[in-house]
Amino acid sequence: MTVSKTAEKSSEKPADTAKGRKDAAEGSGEALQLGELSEQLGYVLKRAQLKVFENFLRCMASLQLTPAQFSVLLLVEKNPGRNQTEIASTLGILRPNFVAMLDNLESRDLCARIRSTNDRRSHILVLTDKGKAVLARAKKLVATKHEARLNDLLGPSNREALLGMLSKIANEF
Amino acid sequence: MTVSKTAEKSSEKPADTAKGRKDAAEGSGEALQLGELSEQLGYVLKRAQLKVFENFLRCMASLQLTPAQFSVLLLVEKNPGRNQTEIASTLGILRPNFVAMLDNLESRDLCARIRSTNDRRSHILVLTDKGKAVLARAKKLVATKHEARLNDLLGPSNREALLGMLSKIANEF
DNA sequence: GATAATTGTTATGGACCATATCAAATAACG
DNA sequence: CGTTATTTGATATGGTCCATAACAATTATC
Repeated sequence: MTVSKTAEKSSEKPADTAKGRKDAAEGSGEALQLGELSEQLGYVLKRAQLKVFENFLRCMASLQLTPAQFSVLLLVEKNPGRNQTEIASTLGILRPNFVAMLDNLESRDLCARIRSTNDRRSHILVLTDKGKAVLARAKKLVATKHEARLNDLLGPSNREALLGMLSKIANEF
Repeated sequence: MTVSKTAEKSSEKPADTAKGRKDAAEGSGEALQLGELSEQLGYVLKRAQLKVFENFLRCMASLQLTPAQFSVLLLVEKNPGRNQTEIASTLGILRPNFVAMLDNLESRDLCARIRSTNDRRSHILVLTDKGKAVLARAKKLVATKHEARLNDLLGPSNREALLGMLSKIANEF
């Protein structure tokens, strides 16, 4: 919880004048004690998630894809011919919020809305050729620069275990 | 990525008329294929984090504490006599955004700002008696209703492994 | 003692999330 | 058939969180 993304300047703190120290620390230059915080699931989960997203964005800087946009492209590629409601809801995106997101992807010619002939209310979603190409490049970047980092950090078997536990939490918590 | 928190109605979908099936699926009632998405670290991390926060809020409903507020109280208790900048920055909260947060906690008499005599610019943060009492109750709720759920789900050793890997990601990714 | 840096604060804008509402199209049903 | 209810994409809007600029008061630096 409560973790932002700004880089800290971390200039040298002034030395402690050691005047009226009352209980624990007033103006001590020492680092704060995290205490039980570092054992809180939510806290460490959130910090990890922010770091991972941050890294994802760096890896995708050349393609200008956010995690959310990448997940949409992946899902549309795997499920062509579905409409907005279906794609949005399986990603947990509310239909109203999905509109602007698709406007963006469509304006960049990455995907297209096609009026369905079966049900003229709905828009069928498809990747454009450019969208397929961009997604292919994105996958490579993610695999080599992003997910690979997990292997370097945890090792393959731990990586698998982590993903499994996170999925279990996401589905059964 | 891209996971909201709304409950889905999930009323029965109408049966497939099976008309002009072109490539994969137009209007099929089947569930969508997540595909590579379920192997994406960021995706599963985000989903897990949302579920955990959601559960946290339910457990703390009686105390009306968000994860962020809980983390502030924990940190102030562990580090009494620190000022706003120090508490905020170690939590990754930007100073401007920390003001309203403290206004809230202070208005509920959970913590107090005290003008430092050493440096009359800074506000020393302390928990009030009520703040200490509420935090104690919060800790119990979190331990028995929230963190205990992880043990039930993963087992103690897996829980420890998960926390360790997440911390590693948060610190070294 | 003049200048720079720090602290808490306000104002503000952006990104994301959630709800209500609408028109067009379709489904349900008498 | 025709009336009503439901669904789909869309708009408007508000809330929350995150980030930056700027300011007054205070302190540090030189």
